[in-house]
Parts: sequence; C-alpha cells; structure tokens
Amino acid sequence: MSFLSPEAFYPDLKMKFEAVTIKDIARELGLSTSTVSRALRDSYEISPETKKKVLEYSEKINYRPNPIALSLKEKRSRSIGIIVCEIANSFFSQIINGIESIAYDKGYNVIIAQSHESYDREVLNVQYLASRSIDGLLVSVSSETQDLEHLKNLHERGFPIVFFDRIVDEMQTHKVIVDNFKGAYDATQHLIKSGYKNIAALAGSEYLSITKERLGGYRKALEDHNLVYDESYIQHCLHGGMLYEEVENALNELLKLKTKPDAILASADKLTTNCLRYFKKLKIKVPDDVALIGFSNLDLTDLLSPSLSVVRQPAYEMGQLSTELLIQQIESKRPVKDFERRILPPQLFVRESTEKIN
Amino acid sequence: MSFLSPEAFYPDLKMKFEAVTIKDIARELGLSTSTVSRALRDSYEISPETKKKVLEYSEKINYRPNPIALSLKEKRSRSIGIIVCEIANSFFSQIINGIESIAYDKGYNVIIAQSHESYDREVLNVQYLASRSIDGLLVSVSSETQDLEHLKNLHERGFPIVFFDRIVDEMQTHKVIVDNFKGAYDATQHLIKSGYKNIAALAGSEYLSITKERLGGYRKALEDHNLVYDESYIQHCLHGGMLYEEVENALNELLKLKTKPDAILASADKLTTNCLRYFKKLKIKVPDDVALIGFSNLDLTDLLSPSLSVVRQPAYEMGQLSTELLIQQIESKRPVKDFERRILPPQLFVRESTEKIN
DNA sequence: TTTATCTACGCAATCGTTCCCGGTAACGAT
DNA sequence: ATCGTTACCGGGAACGATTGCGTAGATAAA
Repeated sequence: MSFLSPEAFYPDLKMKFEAVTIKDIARELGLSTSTVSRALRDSYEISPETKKKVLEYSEKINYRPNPIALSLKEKRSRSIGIIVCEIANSFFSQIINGIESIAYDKGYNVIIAQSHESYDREVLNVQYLASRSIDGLLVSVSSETQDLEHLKNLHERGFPIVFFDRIVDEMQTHKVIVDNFKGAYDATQHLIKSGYKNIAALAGSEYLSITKERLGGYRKALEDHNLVYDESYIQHCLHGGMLYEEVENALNELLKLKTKPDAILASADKLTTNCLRYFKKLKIKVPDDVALIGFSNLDLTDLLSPSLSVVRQPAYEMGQLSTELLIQQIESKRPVKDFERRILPPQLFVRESTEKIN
Repeated sequence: MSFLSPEAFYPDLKMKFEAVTIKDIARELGLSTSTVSRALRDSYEISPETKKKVLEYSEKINYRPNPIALSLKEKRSRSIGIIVCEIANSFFSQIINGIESIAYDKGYNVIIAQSHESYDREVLNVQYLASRSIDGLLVSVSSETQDLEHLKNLHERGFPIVFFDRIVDEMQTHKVIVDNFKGAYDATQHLIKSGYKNIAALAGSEYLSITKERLGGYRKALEDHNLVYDESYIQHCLHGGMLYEEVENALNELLKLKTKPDAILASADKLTTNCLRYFKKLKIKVPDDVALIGFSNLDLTDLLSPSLSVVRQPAYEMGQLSTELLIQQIESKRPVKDFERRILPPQLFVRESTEKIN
C-alpha cells in the first residue's frame, strides 16, 4: 500500500489500471529482473533464500505475469479462434461449450467469430483472427463458401486448422464430423417404415459437405427400399433456413408438385423449425397431412406441437474432439502429417411428427 | 517469393507461421524501422516518395501490424471480456450478437466466458480475463453470486465494467437492464384480466436483481387488482431452471397447496420451458388446468404446444447498448464519474397458454 | 599458492512497434 | 559567411518477460 502512482496526486486524471511487473519486484528487493524471473520459475540457479523472498513478495503484491509480453516473446498467444455461422443456434452453442471445456482446461482461451452464413464476413473474420495472433483455428465454413483461399493461405504456412461439421475436401487437415450419411439414411428409412412413400428433402446450401452427405444418405435409403429418387423432391436453401422466406419458397415449390410429398426430411435446425412454422401458418397438419423429421439439436423439440422426430448430433463431443486435435497439433514439435478424420454417430429420436400412417 | 526461411531447407522441422514485420520492410527498402513505422501511419515527417515505396511494398508482402506488440506498447489489447451464465441460452446468445456487432465495428474483439451459474467459476473467469489484459468487462452475474470482491477489486482500480441484465447495487458503474418490474407487472395483469385468480410465481435465484424486480412487478399487479400476495405462491430455483429437478421440486410444492395455483408466471427462459416440460410429463393441460406465461427470448415459443405467452426482452439492443457504454468508458480520457442506468422496455406476447377462462 | 569448479547473480539481447530525441542536409535570410 | 528554418530520416529506449552468457566470489582440489 506504499505505492503512490502519479494519479494519486492527480485524482482527476484517468486512473489507468497498472499491473505490477517483474521490475517492481526487482526494484523493491534490490535484485535484477533476470533473478526475479528465474526465482519465479524455480530455477536451480537461484538460492533458496532469494527464491523465498521473491515468492513471498510477489504473492503479497499479487503479481501476475503479463500474457501479452509472453505472447510477444514466445510467439504464441494461447488462444484459439472459432468460426461458426451463428452462436444463436443450439447446435453451435453446444459445440462451443465443448470447445471451451477443453480449451480452458489446457490454458487456452477462445475467440469466437460468426460468419452469419456470409462468405465475405468469413474471410474478414479469418483475417481478423489471424492478425490477432491466434495459435490455431476451428472452422465450420459458411453456407456460401466455395473459394477457400483465405484458409489455404494460412494452412500452407503451417498454421493449425481443424474443420468440424461443415468440412472441405480440398484441404488436408484434421476433420471432425458426424455420420451425416447414416443420420439421413436412418431418418429416411424410419419415414419409409412408417408408411411414407413420397419423401421430399429440404436441404441446406449445395456447397456444404453436410448437405451432400445427408442427401446421399437420403438417396441410398430410398433406393434400398425401391423408392424412386426424384430431384424435384429436393429443395435447397442457401442460408440453411436462417431466412423464413427461403424455407417458405422451397415448401411452396414442393407443394406445387403433382404428387405432393407426404413426408419431409429437413436437414438443418432452422430448416426444421421454419418448416414447422410454415405448416402451422398454413394449417397443414403434421403428421396427418405431411410428416416431418429433421436434423436438430434444440433441447425442446419434445415440447413442440407436434413433438418432433429428429436426428440429433453429439455437438458437445464434437467440440471437445476438435479442440483436442487442434491443441495437439499446436503443441506438436514436428509438423503433423497424418491428419485424422473422426466420424461421430448421430442419434435418431422418434416422436409424434412421424407417426405411422394407418 | 525470394524469402527463404530456415525451414525451407529443413522441411521436416515445424514450419512455424512467421509473419512479416516492419523490420523486413525496413531491410528490404534500406530504411529504418522508425521511418517505416511513420510512413505506415502517414506521418508528416516522411516524404511522399518514401511513403509510396513503403505502402506499396507492405501491400505487396501483405504486412499486418502485430497486435500483440501493439498491446504491449499501448497497454491495451482492444479486446473486451464478457461473462454470462450460458451461451446456449437464446437470451444471452442474442445479447452476445448485439455486443459483437458493436465491438467489431469499433475494432474490439470479444472473449466470452461462461459461469454456468457457478460463483466459483465466475471468480475464476474474472481473474482469467483480467490476466489476459482485456480493456473492459461486460458482466451479468451468476445466480449464486453474492460476494463481489472479485469485481470490486478491478473496479476500484479504475477498470471499466458494465453490468447488464443481472446487475448489482453495490457498485457504481454503467448498468443496462430491461424494465423487469413492468414486464412482470404486465404479464401478471394479463393473467388477472384473463380471469386467473391464484397466480403463482416461479422465480430464479433470490440473489439476482432481476428476480427481485420481477417479483416486485408481480406483487404490485396483484395488489393493484385486490388479489392477495401470498409468499407460499412463490418458489425460487437457485440455478434459474437449468436443472430440471429444481423446477420439478418447485412445481411439486406449488401443486401441494390447498388452493392450487391456476396460473404461473415463470421468470426465466429455462424456468418457462422446464415448466412446460413438467406439465407435459404430468399431463397437466395448459391453459385449462393451469395457465403459463414466462420470460423468454426463444424464437419458437409460438411453435410450442400450447403456444406460449411470453415477456420478451430486447436482448440484441441490450448487448449493443452495454457495449457502447463500455467502449465509451474505455476510450474516455478522463475517468467516468456519471454512470448511466439504462432501462429498456420488455414486450408482451399473448398466445394460447394464457387463454381466457370461460 | 595456484588453478579449477561451482554457486548465484547481473548484463544485454530478444520479440514488434512506437516515439522521443537527435542529426543532416538544403535553402533562404541576414 | 553565418545563422535559423524546414524537411526527412535514423538511433535507441521503451513495453514485460525470458534466457544465453559472463563473472565475482567462495570453495575445493592440485
């Protein structure tokens, strides 16, 4: 408490928040900064008495090493960047929870950026995060993203990147996904076994890996059960259902068909809920008029009217696994050559919205 | 492309991600780092030709100033910390979106930390963020928080802090809230006018400002309409409904009463949805057996069964406003003395779950 | 006594950037 | 010829921490 800053004499000045540094300790104890530093790191070169003095005093004044200075010296910031489309989306906020749980354990902090499904914002975010000296990046690309130069640039220079959920083929990195093919296959098969014959697919952006994988599973299930795969039964929403209008338009198209679909497989959270909103608005009964099953990680699909059959993804685990792989790569001494592709199992929940046809 | 790093000769070594610095530019152009720095900042001391050369070359090699070095020198990191209980909560993720929108505009990035409604984790997070040299803090306290030493410490040293939603009285800072009193008053009055007489309140932690304010509005509405305010009609959930069990216990208590409540006011997102889950589980009809209205920012309360009457808060605007106040304080030359208390209006949505009694 | 060894510490460079001092031309004014 | 001014630019110290190297002093070995 004997510390008197200039501000103590000029209380009107902005009282800047000044942290105590290693120099303050050195000055007070009549030592050099090197000695203090070494004492704090418990170096063998420092005598026990000196160590004791330093430790006690730095404890007393509550010394905390300045992470910025450390980052500058060590060329690492112990922070990782996350790029997702939206955090206000159960699936992604659960993923972020998983990411955080691992990151904080290992002493990393996370910086989250949202693309809002815009390619331009994704590029901006990548540049921004890169300039903030993050040590690695966890990416789920936007639904507009086709060109990957912004990420390839970094990746080619050895920058650690892990893709999750919405991955890309062109880059050799760790990738963590769920078995989207199986998820869609199971959901479609469930519809078929419940008696539905004209099953339409409400899909996300055509550019996304998850869209392709899910449509693949959908198609295979149809074919395995001798149902025709008809492209006119497939509608894409570029923004993944974020805009109600795109879902509305897609469904309008489907309901215009000569043989209207009797069931719909929606392949994203917002697609699913906006689909339900559309049906409610038009007073279309689910599942009587049309059945609905969708990919969703909302934790109240059981409370919806009707309760919703869904394919749920292990989002939390996905975040954890991605982060483990990323940090492992960041901390690896030698460049990582063998990139892993981890596939997690989805889970099918059967509820009212896909009840059997009598 | 004439740049050859040591790693180019030893491809097996970890190819570290080396950014170009002001020194590289100086060396290449035969200038000093001071000159380059000044040229980049468009100083009057530098000749137009030199500036042009520097600008062109740094453009060519894609120079980006190192923010870590800047932080060290300027003693600010251009990042702000956020502490919330959960990001997997519509209200808070919408707030974060609002925060982000302003922060990124003004060149700040945000670091999000979650308390998960635990006091201990909140303290840890504050310490962690403070040690990461953030320039300011946006805080919504956990439902367990009573002791505020962890925040007072910082605040007394002039560290900018803005409270939002769950504020505290003991500290003089900017505060941004919604009119919780009015929100609860309107909701309760709506129930009364719909014919309900025994209105119970399912509230969050007693420590929270929002709980007190909302119960205040609830009480006033009852009294204004000559209904008795009975404490046994009030149940608190320490974790704000995060755990289904606490909601279950609270509702069990309410349904044990001699005169069972015919309506419930739930004062948080998770309280509301878990309340609905409870009713569904016990096959209690809403609103026939008991009506339900709750505070919620979910964007699918209209799709629930029954569709839910809610008090909605302007979360996005709240995040924006809080961030503006915080950044204003961070960038203010003189210490801020006049702290503002901004109160935003809540919005009442009337739906099926509170339909009139016939 | 001389030399080698060890202990315990300080000096100074480093990370990337800014900025306070200088310094050196060129030029016009006296 | 000398001085003052202006325009431009470089040297070097900071910011906080780590670390290779040097070394004074003490002790031990010769």
